[in-house]
Amino acid sequence: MSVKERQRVIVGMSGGVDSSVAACLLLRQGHEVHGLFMKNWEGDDTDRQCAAAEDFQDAKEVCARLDTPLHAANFSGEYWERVFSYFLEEYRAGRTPNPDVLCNKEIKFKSFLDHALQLGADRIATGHYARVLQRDGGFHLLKARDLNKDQSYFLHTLGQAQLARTLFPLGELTKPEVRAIAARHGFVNAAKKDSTGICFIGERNFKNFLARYLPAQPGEIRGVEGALLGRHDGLMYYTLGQRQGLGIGGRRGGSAEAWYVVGKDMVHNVLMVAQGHDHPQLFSQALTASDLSWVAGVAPQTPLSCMAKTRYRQSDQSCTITEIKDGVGQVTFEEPQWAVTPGQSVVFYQGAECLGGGVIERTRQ
RNA sequence: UGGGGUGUCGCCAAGUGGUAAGGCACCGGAUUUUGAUUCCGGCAUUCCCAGGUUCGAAUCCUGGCACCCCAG
Repeated sequence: MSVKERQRVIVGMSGGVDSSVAACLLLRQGHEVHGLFMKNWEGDDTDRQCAAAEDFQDAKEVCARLDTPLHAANFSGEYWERVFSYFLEEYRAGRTPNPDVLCNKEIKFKSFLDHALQLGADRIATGHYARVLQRDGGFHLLKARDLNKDQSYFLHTLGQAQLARTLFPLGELTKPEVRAIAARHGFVNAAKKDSTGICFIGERNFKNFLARYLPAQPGEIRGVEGALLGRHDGLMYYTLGQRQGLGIGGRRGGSAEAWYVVGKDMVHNVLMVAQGHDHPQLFSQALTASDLSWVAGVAPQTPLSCMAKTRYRQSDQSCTITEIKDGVGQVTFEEPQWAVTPGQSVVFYQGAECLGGGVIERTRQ
């Protein structure tokens, strides 16, 4: 890690360990570091308000210890308009969006980036586990060294302009190393639990959360053979591959296996389920993805044999992108994939490099 | 109301004299910057009810009650 010229770097600080250590490392590298705490969701209950206040407090304490200024910004309006409204629209349509992918594209690497540049930053940095490599006149997005924490999946919509301005100081470190650094520096959040749930919104009882925006529309639950098995509260509250929340008990003479959501009949408002985690209806051999974006800025030549993930933390799966036309791609997997879900992102890799990805539109068996 | 059958956790379901398996569902936790998945833990002092036999019963006996099927 060579120290280039001293730059002004603004670090997005959440109050968690990762971004704190990111700021710390940048200082050690000789940069001028400012922190910036974002509030992008107007708290809807007091517990959340308190948690957000604590996060801000933690960020302040870390910055004080590092003797670096902490700014604050509120992108709630942008978040609602560009992330949350899409999120609701997708759920309303019976799909399962990934808001955090959009949040990175629209908020962290657009609103935040622009704001930071206005504040005179040369670069922004975050506590993401990923790496940027400048080579052959371009910027490449690589998986983190710690493959267990790699978050490149969520960053696949970033392009050259964003990567050129971004630093991921944690890319070469493992999570335990990051915590050790935090502990060594006496950061209050050294042992703080990793945050989960939708970024800026937090962990929720998901169905209840959705129900606040999308009213219940009860209907039937039917097996793939057509048998009436129960009732659902609304198709939008379920996702493909889901097991919990169906309420289907044992059936006389039937198998003892659990039931999983295999499809949604939006026209008849019927939730379709099948029995057994490995039911054939849960598997897809191919998919169509839209809104493709490529880190390099241009689509690769097809057919392209590469790896892909259809969900975060899934191991890389061999596939071939057979065609790319007008931002829509056709992908065929070597092995059938479990519960590939429209609305979710498919992200492509070659080795450690993240090529880009798109939104899953439909699947084929 | 003539014959036959069945009544064990919300649902399926073992257990036929020795002191209530298991699965599903549900709840809690772990994992996780989406949603899911997965993993771990919890979940009937009680077996339709009331008597009785027995050292001891969900299991045997008697009487009720309920439901199902076939006959009428």
